[in-house]
Amino acid sequence: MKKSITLKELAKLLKVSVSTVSKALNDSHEISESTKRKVEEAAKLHNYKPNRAALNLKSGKTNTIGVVLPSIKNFFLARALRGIESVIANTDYNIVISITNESYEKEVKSVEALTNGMVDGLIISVSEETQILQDFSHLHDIPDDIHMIMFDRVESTITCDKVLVDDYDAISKTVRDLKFKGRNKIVLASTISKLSVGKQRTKGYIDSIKDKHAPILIEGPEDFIEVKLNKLLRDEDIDTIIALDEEASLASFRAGKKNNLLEKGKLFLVGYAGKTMSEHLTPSLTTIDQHGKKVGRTSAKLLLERFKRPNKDIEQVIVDSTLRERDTTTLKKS
Amino acid sequence: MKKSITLKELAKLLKVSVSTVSKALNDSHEISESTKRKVEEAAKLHNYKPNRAALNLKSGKTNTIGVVLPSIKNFFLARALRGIESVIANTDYNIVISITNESYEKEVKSVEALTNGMVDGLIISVSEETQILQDFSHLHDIPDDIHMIMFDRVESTITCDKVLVDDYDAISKTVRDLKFKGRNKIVLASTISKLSVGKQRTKGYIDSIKDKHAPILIEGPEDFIEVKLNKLLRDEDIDTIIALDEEASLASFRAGKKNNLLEKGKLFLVGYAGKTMSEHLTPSLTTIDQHGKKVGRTSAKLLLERFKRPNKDIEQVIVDSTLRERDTTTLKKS
DNA sequence: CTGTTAGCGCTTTCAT
DNA sequence: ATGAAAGCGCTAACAG
Repeated sequence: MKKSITLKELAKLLKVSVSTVSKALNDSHEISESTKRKVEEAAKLHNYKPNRAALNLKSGKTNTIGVVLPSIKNFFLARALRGIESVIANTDYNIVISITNESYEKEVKSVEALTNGMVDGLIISVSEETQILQDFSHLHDIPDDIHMIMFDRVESTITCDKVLVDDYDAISKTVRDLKFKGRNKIVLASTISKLSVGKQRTKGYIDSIKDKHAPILIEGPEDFIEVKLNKLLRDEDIDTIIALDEEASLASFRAGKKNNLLEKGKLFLVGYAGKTMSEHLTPSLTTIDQHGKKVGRTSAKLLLERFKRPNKDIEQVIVDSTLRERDTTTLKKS
Repeated sequence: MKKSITLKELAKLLKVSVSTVSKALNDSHEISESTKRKVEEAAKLHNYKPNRAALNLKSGKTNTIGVVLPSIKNFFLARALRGIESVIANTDYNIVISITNESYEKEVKSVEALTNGMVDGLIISVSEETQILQDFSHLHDIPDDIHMIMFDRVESTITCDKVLVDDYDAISKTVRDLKFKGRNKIVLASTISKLSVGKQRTKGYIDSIKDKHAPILIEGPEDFIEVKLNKLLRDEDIDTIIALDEEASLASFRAGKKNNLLEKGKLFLVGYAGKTMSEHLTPSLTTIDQHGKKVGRTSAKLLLERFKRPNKDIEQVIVDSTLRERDTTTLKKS
């Protein structure tokens, strides 16, 4: 940990003016090669680092992009983050991340901290609490020279570029597929019924199941789902569960296992869950892959384009999901 | 997205001086209640937000803490992050996170971006590549008014507060315990042999196994471990695997399952892995819990203390691990 | 109680 | 080729 030095101090040491030093370090053509070298040497020697705050103040830019995520445990959001990073890495922007842990208050704090001059742009997926409270004033208040991209959990009253997942379609398609495979009684399990995405998925289920039987919704926290499902699997002839998030998927999985239904292929289970987890369950879990990385990449690209053309038309991109068939939707051969 | 306004503009609107506005907004005693109200109203109305860059430049502080993590997938690091957040949440500091994805280059970039006036302090766990290259100059170059805490993957040549996990002891204890349980041939699997923590754990294994048999080390990427282990389990009478990280744990798990050794309790497996994953494997995985959250909390506390007393003695805290016994170290009853 | 002014560290005209 | 000076937005002496 060396001592830092300012441009001014450097100038004094070299007995030249600050402007000379500044220009030399910025490789200006109006500085002689010899002084340039001298300045650069001294800068390195004294560990000169330009002061960010001064730079930002002067330029009105920060070259930093803020990413606000509700959670880090969430495999989809983690993938999306990777996607964002992968495209920003090729630019000279830096990324700072802020995790809200699904809290409205933390989200407000994060957004304010970031948008008060820490970042030039924001990529955000809002917290669960924010979607429940339906209070988006902190997002409306963002200075309009800070560009914002919303992804996955978006809000229609906010005008900005958005990246969505085909939640409604993914589930409708899944239900249709399951019906085609002869599944007769399909229940839905969800811990995210308060989220926009959860609602869309549930709607997809309801709309496409209703010609077969009345929708059976199990919504609540992970433990509740497990208990409820345990009972339901014992008492009724459920043959399929669709789980809308990882917690619901695991709760469903445990319930299915406990009742010895999954191994035999008597019970089908389609869930949302990370790849590693899905593949290591026994039997392995069939999932709906939301292509988190692509969602992240798309979001980052939209932001970069917006930087270049601040007045271009607002865009809304939808990324399709893919069904990954594994053992929980496979009939036992033996 | 409203238009932002500066203090100066606000002053002009209200026909008062900038200092009056500034003082009013900072609730100075030398401003009358009436003007205070007027100013606050106007500020709210015009969506005034103080410019962070100006504030930082003026005060020389940022009220922001940077957290640099090598990975976000890593359950231990994710827990540590939660720990950090939980203590910082009660302060008026903000957190910005930067993920290096185990890359030296990204780490250098992140550290520079953060320490050039974006943060007042840094909590860092270095990347794998950095530990391989053994190049820590970017950390030595940090201005000495920015305090740094290293955790888990630390570097001895850097003088700063550190939080470590009892890697050596945790494994020695585990080996001793396994020997006591009558385990005769214990192999070690690791994808992190390049990391300081991996080396410590391996050392713990070697030192405590050598009176029983020659150490058997399987080190390399996840796939390599799986292949190697598959062969080893077939050809030799291995009865126990200790896996030093989640990838090695899962590779070991797959190999054990493939050879039908885990269910019968013929093969014991102790690994490092997240709780959710461990509990959902069949059989469930016995793990060494590093108390990531506590590590994070401790790191954050050390940093806050260091802010208060910049010259206090350097501290090094070690957080003990705990063995979580599950089914992969349980003999089959039936 | 309110206003004037200097200055945080840097870049950038505009002189010289 | 180099330097002087203004100014980014804000705070805090210091004056009035």
